[in-house]
Amino acid sequence: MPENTLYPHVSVDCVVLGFDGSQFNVLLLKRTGIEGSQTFNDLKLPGGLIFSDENLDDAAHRIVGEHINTNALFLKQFKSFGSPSRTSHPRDVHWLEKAVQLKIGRIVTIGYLALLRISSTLRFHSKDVQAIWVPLQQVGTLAFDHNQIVEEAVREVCEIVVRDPSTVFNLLPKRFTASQMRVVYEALFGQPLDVRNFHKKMSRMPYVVPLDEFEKQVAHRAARYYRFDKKIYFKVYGGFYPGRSSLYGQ
Amino acid sequence: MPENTLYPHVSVDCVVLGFDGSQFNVLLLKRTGIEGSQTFNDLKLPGGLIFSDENLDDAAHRIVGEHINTNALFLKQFKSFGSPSRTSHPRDVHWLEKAVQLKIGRIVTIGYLALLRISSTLRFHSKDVQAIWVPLQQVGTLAFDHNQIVEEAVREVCEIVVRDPSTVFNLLPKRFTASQMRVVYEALFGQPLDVRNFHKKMSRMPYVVPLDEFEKQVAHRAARYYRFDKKIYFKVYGGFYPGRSSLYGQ
DNA sequence: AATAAATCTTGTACGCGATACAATATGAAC
DNA sequence: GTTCATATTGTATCGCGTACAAGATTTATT
Repeated sequence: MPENTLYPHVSVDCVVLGFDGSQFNVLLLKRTGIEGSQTFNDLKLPGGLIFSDENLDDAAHRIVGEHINTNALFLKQFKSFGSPSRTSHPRDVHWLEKAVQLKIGRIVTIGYLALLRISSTLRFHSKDVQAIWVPLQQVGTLAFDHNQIVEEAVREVCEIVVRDPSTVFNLLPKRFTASQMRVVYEALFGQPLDVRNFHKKMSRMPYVVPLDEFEKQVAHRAARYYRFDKKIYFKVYGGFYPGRSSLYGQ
Repeated sequence: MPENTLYPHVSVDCVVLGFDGSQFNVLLLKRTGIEGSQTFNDLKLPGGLIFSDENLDDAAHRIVGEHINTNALFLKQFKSFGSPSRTSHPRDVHWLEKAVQLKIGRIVTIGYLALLRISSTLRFHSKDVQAIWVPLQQVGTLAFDHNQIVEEAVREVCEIVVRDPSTVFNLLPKRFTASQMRVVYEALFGQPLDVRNFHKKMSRMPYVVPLDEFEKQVAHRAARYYRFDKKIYFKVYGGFYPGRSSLYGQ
């Protein structure tokens, strides 16, 4: 099978969640299509068919990489969506066949979830005017079954963070204050957390290392900076997560 | 698209884990194929192509149902496998093309995980001589990438049980003793558990209801039976699992 | 220089669950 | 009634989750 031909049966859709310091945003692409005699504009997830000779993970990286510059992106497959009717809406079929120049039937898609921090150094690719960050609360009706995919991805985030606490640090700068870290948790769990208890919780994490650096030029007591120490984390957790199974091969 | 035609690009593979009262077994199918001039016999997971008009979940139920009689099977999609080379081994390609009577290229497969109790009332379908239970520790080299799929499924089991304690009761009879329940956890976590502490833990589960029934004709003190009360469980957990996200749509 | 404004940092008390640990009770068989 | 095998049960400790308020620090204001 030739390389770089599309495999028109399986796609990858990526729910890229970006934390901007106060809330979560999802990366969406503007889409223009024709339905009947009308044109329409709406939004979709970044996603597309895999290549015939491409891994699923590679496809997900490629597709996210088409829009944002990131190094070491946290990207995880979380669920597949295979309803026979998910690619049946006329406007979706029409748009897709025009986009890929192929006759489209059923497509099973593999959902990927990415977590990252929206920072001043994060840039969309130049001239990429179609990619936008939309706050999760403001997401309207999306193309295909992308609303369902976003919903399932969001459901997954908390479980991932609880299972593997190191994932939160994808949402924070290298140096961060206790407040910044707390705000991430508050956004994740949708409720305010007690400040004192959160400090205690942080101090119990050996892999969150306090620095001798403090905020500067703030109109209040300067907050201490912390950093995440990956080596300590993997020493503590051994590279495995608690609750792992010993059923198979010890 | 006609119904009941195979969709030769996506398959479902099912890791059916059965607990026999002391250990976990995986349901495997015997396979005979030809490689060169030799015939070979090995084992594979129950799995197969989906139909063109079939949901993934439905396909998984169908495929498991081809071999065992179960009502209300716990069956959960856990991961997709899409390496371009996963269906490239000559013996696998040859066997598969003969089995489905189709030219086979790449196939992306969706992994499903099932949990059930191997009991005296559980039966393979009549004349189904190819299906066997194999203790997890004794699983040898399987067809395709099925070893990898089993491994990932087993990794998933503990997390599922920890996240949703009600899943263990799929591995127990309706009436069970504290010992039986403890043995399940011991097999899951691969280590013995303290008997007294386990009793306390059970007594803290309002949804594990002690019965006024006891073992009979055992050569030692008779153990009390318990049952799992689904209604109480969902009252306690509200049908949702702890740690769910409030990020999206409240 | 004193005060205000903003937010950062910190300690105590309570309860629950996890853990470590050993003696007693009970049903069947002899 | 003794033995055997397994079931059942209580105490002490520790760490974590939670509820709750006062003092510290930096800049801006007067």
